[in-house]
Amino acid sequence: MTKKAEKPTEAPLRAADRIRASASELFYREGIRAVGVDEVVDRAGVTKPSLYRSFASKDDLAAAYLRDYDLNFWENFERPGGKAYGNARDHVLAYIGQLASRAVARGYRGCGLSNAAVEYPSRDNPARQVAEAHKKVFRKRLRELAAQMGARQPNVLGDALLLLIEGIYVTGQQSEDGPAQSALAAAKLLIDASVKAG
Amino acid sequence: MTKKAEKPTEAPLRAADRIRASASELFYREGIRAVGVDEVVDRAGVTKPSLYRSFASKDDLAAAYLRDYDLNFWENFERPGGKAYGNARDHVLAYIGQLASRAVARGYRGCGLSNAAVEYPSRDNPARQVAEAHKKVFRKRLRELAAQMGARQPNVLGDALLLLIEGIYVTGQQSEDGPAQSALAAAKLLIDASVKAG
DNA sequence: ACAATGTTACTGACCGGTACGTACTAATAC
DNA sequence: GTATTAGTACGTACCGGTCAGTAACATTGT
Repeated sequence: MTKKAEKPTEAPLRAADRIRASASELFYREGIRAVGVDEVVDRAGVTKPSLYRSFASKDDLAAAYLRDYDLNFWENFERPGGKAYGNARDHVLAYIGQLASRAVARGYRGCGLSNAAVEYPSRDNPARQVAEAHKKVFRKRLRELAAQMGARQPNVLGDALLLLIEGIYVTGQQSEDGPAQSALAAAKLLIDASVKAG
Repeated sequence: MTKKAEKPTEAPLRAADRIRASASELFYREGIRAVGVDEVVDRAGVTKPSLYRSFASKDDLAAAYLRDYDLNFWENFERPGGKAYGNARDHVLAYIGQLASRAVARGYRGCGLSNAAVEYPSRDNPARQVAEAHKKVFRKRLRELAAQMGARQPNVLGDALLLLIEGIYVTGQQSEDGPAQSALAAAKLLIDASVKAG
């Protein structure tokens, strides 16, 4: 038998995975429409047929990229800076804080999911569908956190935080030194005004 | 004589203008990269050489589209709903109010300038340059209005309003019935918290 | 053997862009 | 007044390149 254990997480790194990694980097940095499949496979060091053996189409690859992105997003959102938070207010502020500082740095490109929705307005595009589903969950999560903060109108505060965060995503890629630098202060203002009696 | 007067502002509507109009509609609705020049000229009822007599390239046409968009934007921003405002707070809230109600309607596509910056990450793209310049002015204007409101930190309030507004743009095109519906309440909260003593 | 991958070459559609011909108008010449 | 010329505004037909996607076959590792 000499069964070699069942392939631990070691090296070979299948073509499909290399393609996913390459696509993630290129699609995020340059946009999905701007990147051709040839560029994706070149950078992955594989060939085009390998792409189409694992993905039905470019749209399908784009959707896979966004699913990866979504997974990654939640890891970061639920533990901003690698740290867990018991307090909802601290939690959200920690996320916004680290997001804002990334957003004023050079080369920031915003949220891959939001960007995809801009690139693909048509509702039946697979990539957009992933993005829409993600945003729906994200909104729900923020409203939940707003409720935990004790907001008088948790849905309003949750939405307000979402608007703020999406604002950071989009303005962060328009210029360095943009309005994201005020985001943390704005979030505090918003939360405190929503929680206080009134 | 029977001189036919000297062609008042009447009909013919030059090819270049028809192209601008067609490009504006298509680029806004479907995105710039998604629309080919053939589609633009077809819808304009003209031919491709006419496009390239008036515009150096597709990028150049995209930049012209955004310059038109910018003009239009300021008309609407300075007189939201066709009405002039003496009071900065009322002014901004009126803009956000009408924006938010457009943003939750079907088919909303956000801000053409922000969308262009998403589509073209490269700083030397002519269309992106128009967008960046516009956003810089917009930010300045909002900080100015925040100062007129008597904010303790006008730059923070101006930036916060900008983040909120950009959030409306981008989330408005992700789903109908999105967080934009809470935008007006959020803006009031933000302004009041920034103006009150504290 | 067989499964995963690479190699090569190709398709048809579409892309941005252009060389060139043509209709119409206006000014000039006789 | 008519012919000639020049300029303008436009269309026809085409270019080379790139796009997403595929077919057929060879190579490799286990």
